[in-house]
Amino acid sequence: MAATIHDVAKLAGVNPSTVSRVLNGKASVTPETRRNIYAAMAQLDYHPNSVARSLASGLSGAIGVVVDARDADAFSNEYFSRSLFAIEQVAQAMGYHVIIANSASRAGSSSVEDLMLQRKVDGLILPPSTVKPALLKKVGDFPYVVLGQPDTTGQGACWVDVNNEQGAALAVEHFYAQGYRHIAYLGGDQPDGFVKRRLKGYRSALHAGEAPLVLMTGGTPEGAATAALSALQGSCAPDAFLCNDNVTAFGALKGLKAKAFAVPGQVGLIAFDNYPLAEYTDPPLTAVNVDTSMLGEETARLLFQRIERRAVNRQTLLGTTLIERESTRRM
Amino acid sequence: MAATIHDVAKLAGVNPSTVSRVLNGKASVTPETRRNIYAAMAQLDYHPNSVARSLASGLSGAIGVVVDARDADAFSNEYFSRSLFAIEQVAQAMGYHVIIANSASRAGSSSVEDLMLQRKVDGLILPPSTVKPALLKKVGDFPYVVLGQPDTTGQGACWVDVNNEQGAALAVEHFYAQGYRHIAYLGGDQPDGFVKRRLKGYRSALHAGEAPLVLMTGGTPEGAATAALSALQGSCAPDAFLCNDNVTAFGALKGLKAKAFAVPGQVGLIAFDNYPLAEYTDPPLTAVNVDTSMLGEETARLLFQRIERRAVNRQTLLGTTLIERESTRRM
DNA sequence: CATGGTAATGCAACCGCTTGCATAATTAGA
DNA sequence: TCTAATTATGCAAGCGGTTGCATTACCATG
Repeated sequence: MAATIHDVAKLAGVNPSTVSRVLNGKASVTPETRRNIYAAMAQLDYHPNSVARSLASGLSGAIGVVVDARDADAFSNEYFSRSLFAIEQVAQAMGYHVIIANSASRAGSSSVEDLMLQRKVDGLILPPSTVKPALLKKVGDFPYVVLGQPDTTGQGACWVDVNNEQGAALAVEHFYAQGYRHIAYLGGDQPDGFVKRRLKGYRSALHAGEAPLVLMTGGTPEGAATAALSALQGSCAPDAFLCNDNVTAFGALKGLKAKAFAVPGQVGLIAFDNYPLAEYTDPPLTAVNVDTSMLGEETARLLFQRIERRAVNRQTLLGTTLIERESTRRM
Repeated sequence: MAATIHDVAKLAGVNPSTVSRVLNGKASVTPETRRNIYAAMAQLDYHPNSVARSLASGLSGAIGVVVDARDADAFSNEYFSRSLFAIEQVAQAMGYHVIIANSASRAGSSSVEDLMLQRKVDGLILPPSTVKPALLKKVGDFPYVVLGQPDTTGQGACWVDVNNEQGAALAVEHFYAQGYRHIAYLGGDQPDGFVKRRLKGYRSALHAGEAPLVLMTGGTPEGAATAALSALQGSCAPDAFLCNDNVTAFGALKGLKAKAFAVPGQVGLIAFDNYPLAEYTDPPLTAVNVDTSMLGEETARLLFQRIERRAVNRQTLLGTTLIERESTRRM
């Protein structure tokens, strides 16, 4: 049987409460007593039971990370998992554990309730999709941070996101700087959430008089190829595509090459998100880089601030950078 | 304040232990009493406190997943995160939570000790890298499963892995079937762990008289290109490359195309692991597909079996499949 | 109708730790 | 040297459940 605080206390010749005090570093304890207690703990290979600790103190030493069930799909995976690693990193440094749960309902109650009310985590990281007024009310002033900007129904939430608008503008400006003139947005389907913001950035960065051209792809790379090619057929054909994601860019690139369009000569291509393989296409893809590690890190930091004093309520946008590669190197 | 079991008991006019019994579904309770209790729970929006439950019952209702700190790197990410999602899925279905921790030491003790001895998880999923005799001894008959085959120092461990040997053989056989004759293995660096097994499968599947050709790449795509090209220069040049991973394949493909080698005409290419983008290269990559979701699922299932009755000790190899695409379509 | 047996519920100790309050020990000030 | 103010430690009551044992209620049987 594992040693308990009582065993340690007995061996050290003190009261369990004293052991508890040295454990928590609160209150004052004689150096000698402290030494004895440490010795006893070492001798018994004592590990404080964090379950008991949680129950007694009301603090669980754990945070919950809710994952949008839909993010389990291939392309969101890496995006999310890098953030998750970063979150765990920060949590570990703070002495916290990370409990994950997908947002699908769980035995009747939602993951959020489950983590908050049953598992008693000290804070929550939520995906934007779950942030609805009803949820916000339920959460109340419980410490939470949304990883990603919620849509308008999530007003008042505390979140961290990447600046999609700025990222799109960055791409458009780069296109112009490289001499491209007619820039289309490829993959503007279901314009909610981050796509909406990217589109906004795209539109606002277009030169005056330039009409926005938003192409739907249906989310598949084949669709991207088709959409890009048919746009090129039309009058007023674009000479650059800002792609909503890597798959879109891959699909478009493949389609363009098949029809012998020169990239970057005739047509420029930029992908949102910088997937590891974007560097190895032919030509390598210029990409709007999102630092997902930092995204996770910032989110976790903010959460811990909120755990410490609930007052904090901040919305953070993280800047993106442009990784310039061959697919836009026209000069 | 959240309602406790006592509040429910009082409202339902029964003893807390009776409430506990309906909660756990053990022992018999009058339908009427049960109904009253459910009503009281609903009225009070009662959520059993799982911390208190854990303390009293000795069961935490959580499993720990230890992540190799090194797996945080870009390419392992997706591989791992799909497994993780699957694990969470299974755990959720079983009413368990998933706590993640990276394998870096944590406040003195290892993640394993931390999760097992402090956080009191009911079971552990470990990465092969942590499985050393010392660890095994510490874990003892505590329920755990290794996600991935440990090397020889981890004898006796209970694990689930993909059959790397079979996967490599599958690829070699496919090459032969497509008329390739001299098959090289590209990316056989640091031949430990899974690479070693892939190499073994590669060697054993080579036709008699065929000499194995294992090329080192240094892990970079540039290295892959260089290694592939220089092998092609030599006498007895290979006409097919089995690539250790997607990046290697991407690098090689790019190098080959740059030097005007026809793929699949002159040279065939197969990548281990089927990354989502492998489908969108030019030509699309034939790949050995590893079902990482199933890997996670099987691992979790096995863990729960071990949690229920410790006797189970099984080593599982999951078969791979070959996704045939253009990069080997010679006929 | 008494009796034995089972089903339903209550009682109270306990899981391992925290913490407010009481007490004992120490130090300082006059 | 005596008293007051600190400081170090002990005591015991929780935290919110679970569970073995005791008790009561109920039913069937002889």
